[in-house]
Amino acid sequence: MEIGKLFYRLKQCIQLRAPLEGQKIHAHMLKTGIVSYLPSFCNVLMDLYGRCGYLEDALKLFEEMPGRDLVSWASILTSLNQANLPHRSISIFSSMFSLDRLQPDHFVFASLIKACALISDDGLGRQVHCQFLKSTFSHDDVAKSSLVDMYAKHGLPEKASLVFDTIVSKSTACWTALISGYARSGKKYEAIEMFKKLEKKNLEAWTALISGLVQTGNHADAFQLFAEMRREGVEIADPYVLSSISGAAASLAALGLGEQVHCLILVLGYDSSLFLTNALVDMYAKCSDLSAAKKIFDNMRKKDVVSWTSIIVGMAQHGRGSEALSLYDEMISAGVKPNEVTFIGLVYACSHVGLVERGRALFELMIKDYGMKPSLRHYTCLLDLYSRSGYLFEAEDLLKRMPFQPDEAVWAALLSACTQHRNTKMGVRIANHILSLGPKDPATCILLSNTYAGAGFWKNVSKVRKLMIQMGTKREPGYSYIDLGKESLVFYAGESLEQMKDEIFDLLNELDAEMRKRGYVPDTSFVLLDMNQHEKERQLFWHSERLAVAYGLLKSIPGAVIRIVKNLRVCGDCHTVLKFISSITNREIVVRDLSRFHHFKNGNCSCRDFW
DNA sequence: TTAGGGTTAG
Repeated sequence: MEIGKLFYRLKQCIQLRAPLEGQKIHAHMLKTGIVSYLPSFCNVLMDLYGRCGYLEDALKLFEEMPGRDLVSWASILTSLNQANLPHRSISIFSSMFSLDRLQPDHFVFASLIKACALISDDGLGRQVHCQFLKSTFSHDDVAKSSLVDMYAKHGLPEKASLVFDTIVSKSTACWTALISGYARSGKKYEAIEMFKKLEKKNLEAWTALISGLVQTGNHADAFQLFAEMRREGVEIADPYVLSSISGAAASLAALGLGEQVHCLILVLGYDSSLFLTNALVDMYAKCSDLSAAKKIFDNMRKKDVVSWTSIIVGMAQHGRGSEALSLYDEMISAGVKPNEVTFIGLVYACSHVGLVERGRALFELMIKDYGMKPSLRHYTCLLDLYSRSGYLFEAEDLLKRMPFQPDEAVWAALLSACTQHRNTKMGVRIANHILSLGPKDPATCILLSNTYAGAGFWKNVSKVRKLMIQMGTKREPGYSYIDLGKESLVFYAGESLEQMKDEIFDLLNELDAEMRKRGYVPDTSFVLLDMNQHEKERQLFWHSERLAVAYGLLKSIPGAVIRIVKNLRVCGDCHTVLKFISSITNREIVVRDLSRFHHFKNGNCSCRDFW
């Protein structure tokens, strides 16, 4: 075959992402000896292998090919970056001069800077930036736009902005990198202002802003912008923005919104995208519709470690530990290798079913068989497992010997376990330690106060109370959000809807009377304020989750699950009350609080009264 | 022949 034709066919392979066809041409090249005199052929072939994820083929070709030039170097660096191996990019680059006596050009610089962007340490990036400025390519706008992206990814939007200002011809790509940098650093207003200035707003730019907002917890803003993007008629030509917006629905636990996103995904025909279906599994799990999550998961033709981990974590978070563990067995049978996140879900799952030995074994397996280094999260999960199951001394021992500095939350979890398992002596010892650290969280203070009160250490009770008064004003107001599909509402403690105030009050009163008949005694130790018993009970009566439940009972379809999201942790008394209400009304109530999901059904909770 | 921006699980 003549050279021109071969070249054309190779280019076609790149367009069609057909690496196997490329391999055939490669074989032909070797046989006819074209390789020995045409490095440009090798470069195109290497590009094809790199783009199709055939990294080993690309590397082999790179090592064997004669007459490597700057194009070869730029291509191999790009392939390594695409495979998310930036350290290898840097290491290969370091031999460029010694092997081929070449100095980087603007193409090589752009790839090298990209590799630096993928590495979290920015020292190397700064060095490359200096090299670039000293080179004869220091005016190249594309390489500069890589620098903007690098500083943005390293969380240094101001530095990115300085480079951005020197770019003569500002492409949408460099605008997008900058907007994304500001959005991801939590500089919402700056990001939005920049976005407004951008003339050609393409899908990538919208995606950068929206996903940046989602990543920094500005979910409502993200939805608003997404709606605006739809109104502007921007074509959703790829699924990136949809996975971000699905994540926003998940974080808000807004099932209604999540279902709308799902519909859109179906309409646009993206339901076979692995990334998106993974996002949907997570979204339904976080919106506490586990059966929908499982259905999507079961129907997935291809499942990767993220798909399996999403469903395992979902099951675990909802207290369905045994199912999570069975799914793990299925995952191993399917030949999918677990990663660090999978193990977090697994140990978490064990703590929900009280499988101490299994959890401990999985923790060991992760280290010994998979060679992973446990993170603070892993240790926290293992601690939780010990604590919940009453292995308090093991928990304390682990806390002391783990290679991380335990924070207030970790100590507080152990103290909570002491209370749960009625080990007053150890509880007081832990409480003293927390007190000596100077607690910052009001919830920890309540725990301390209750521990000291339980042990009769009144001096310390008043000490903690004083601390609480000092931090009293800083406390975030509690609210509960209820999503009834057609409408959603937010309730703050003590405030109910004006037009429904009487109805809600009457229903709560009615339920209160029935609960007391069944043995309910209000636990007023959760009330921080200094007032008499009756007043304290009234305080509890108006907690936001109760108002939301009452509203749900009045307005939802009979028998439907009531779903509530709370911004703080559910208080102990409300937890008891919700159990009673689930039994009296024969309704399933799902509450997602700051730390976990609670499924209240027939008078029980999936968290087994430990949270 | 080669380079730059936006997605999922804790």
